[in-house]
Amino acid sequence: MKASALGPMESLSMTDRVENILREYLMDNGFKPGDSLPNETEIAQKLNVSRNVVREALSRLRMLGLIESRTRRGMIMAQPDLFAGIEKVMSPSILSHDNQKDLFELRLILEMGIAEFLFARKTDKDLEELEAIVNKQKGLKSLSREDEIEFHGKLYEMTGNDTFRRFQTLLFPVFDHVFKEYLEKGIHTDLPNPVSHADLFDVLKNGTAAQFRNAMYGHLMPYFTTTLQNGVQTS
Amino acid sequence: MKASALGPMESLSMTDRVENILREYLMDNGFKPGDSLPNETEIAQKLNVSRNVVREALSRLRMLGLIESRTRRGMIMAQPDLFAGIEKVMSPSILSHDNQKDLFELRLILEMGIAEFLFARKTDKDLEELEAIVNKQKGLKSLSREDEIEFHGKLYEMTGNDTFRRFQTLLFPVFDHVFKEYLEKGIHTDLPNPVSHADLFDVLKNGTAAQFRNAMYGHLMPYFTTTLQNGVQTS
DNA sequence: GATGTTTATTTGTACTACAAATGTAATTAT
DNA sequence: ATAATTACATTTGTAGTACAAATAAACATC
Repeated sequence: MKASALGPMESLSMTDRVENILREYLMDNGFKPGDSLPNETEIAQKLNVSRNVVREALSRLRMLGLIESRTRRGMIMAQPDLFAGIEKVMSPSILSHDNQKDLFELRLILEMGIAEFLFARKTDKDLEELEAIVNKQKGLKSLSREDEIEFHGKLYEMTGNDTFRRFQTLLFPVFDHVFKEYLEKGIHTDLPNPVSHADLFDVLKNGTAAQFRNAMYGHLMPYFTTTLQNGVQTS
Repeated sequence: MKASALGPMESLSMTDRVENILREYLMDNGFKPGDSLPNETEIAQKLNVSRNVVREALSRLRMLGLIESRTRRGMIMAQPDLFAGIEKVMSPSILSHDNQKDLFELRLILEMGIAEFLFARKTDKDLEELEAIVNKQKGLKSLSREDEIEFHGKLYEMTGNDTFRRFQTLLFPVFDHVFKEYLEKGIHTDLPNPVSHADLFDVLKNGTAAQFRNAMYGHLMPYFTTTLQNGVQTS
């Protein structure tokens, strides 16, 4: 209907365009957390759209954590949560099968890549805590999902990279689901882990980063063979 | 004002709650791409809120790619785009400094972790194409940002994991920005890469995955020393 | 000067209205 | 009777109005 200064029509809705305009506006003008935005009616008038459209766009930005609003004080720029969007779709029931398989592998890639940071940042306190976890698991004949999370979660923590840790944690439910699916399909070669948590701990304590990389590959071997048996997806 | 069956008030807005309800509804009822949703007025009546609130919540789901709407046909479930949300905040100008530093390291972690998949999935055609890239860069005394992207981008592609590839590509602008910042602060130890692209290619062609992991560490060494000099962030 | 009260502003929610798109049904022509 | 056309009904997209809630600031009172 009205195009005004909103750019080409294409197939974007007004809300889509206003969302883009607002994001660019915030980025190009160097808005920082705490800075206050113009109020809704002002934005609507400036862009020549209804307040409805503006609010739908703002609702999206609010979901991403880009803005916050308090009554009377108006809206302010906020520190966006990097994973606010992705965590809402990170579920086996809604992701495509290809996505799930890719995320399964992504977790393996991440686990294989943390060696340098572990060795650069490990502390005696970390090692003690990890040893406690390992000892607790020593008697068990098979490790539960929680045991796995506890050990590997401690490793994520030891990387000193909280974003990495959160991302890994997000990945885990999908990883778990895909692996169960593989098991049901009988793809899994039912080998016990050639490298145990205790072995990994030992290398982390006394070995080198390069040795740890190799040990981690051994530990994840069953997962690698499982996913690599399945071939490359046809994306 | 009205709480109805929407759960506790807390500090969530109506829109927040309706968004959660709708996502849970879609997930719990096993909605698959193509399945049609109830129309907006019906949802509004059922939840006892205005169509406005429903539309603000739906607007969010539409942004995530969870739903699509066509006039007359109503709304249908869609295949959500895993990165739709994250790519809108993946920018140096709006991410926190801690997030940026973490993402810088995350890229290093990912690069370090791809060896197994490269060796499991590399093809002769891939190697030829990678060799062409390497040869093109052989004469240059210093590699541009585009050169780096071309070589490493080809590696991402060779992993056969498109989700990984997209994620890496998203990360690159932040990585680049953080590294430039390090350079300005004089943190960088200005060593030439001890392991070149040509070296990496050679190991990928003739060596083993374990050798490649070590070579990649050598190649990324300047970045590792840079970020590790900077200490652990205090998140 | 401290404290209570009013007022103005801005977001949050609700409601109505209508245009655009389009599948379905009805109607007309051959 | 079948095909083409027309009219209708449904649903999203956008606009506009209205008002409640919250609260910061201005004002009034003691």
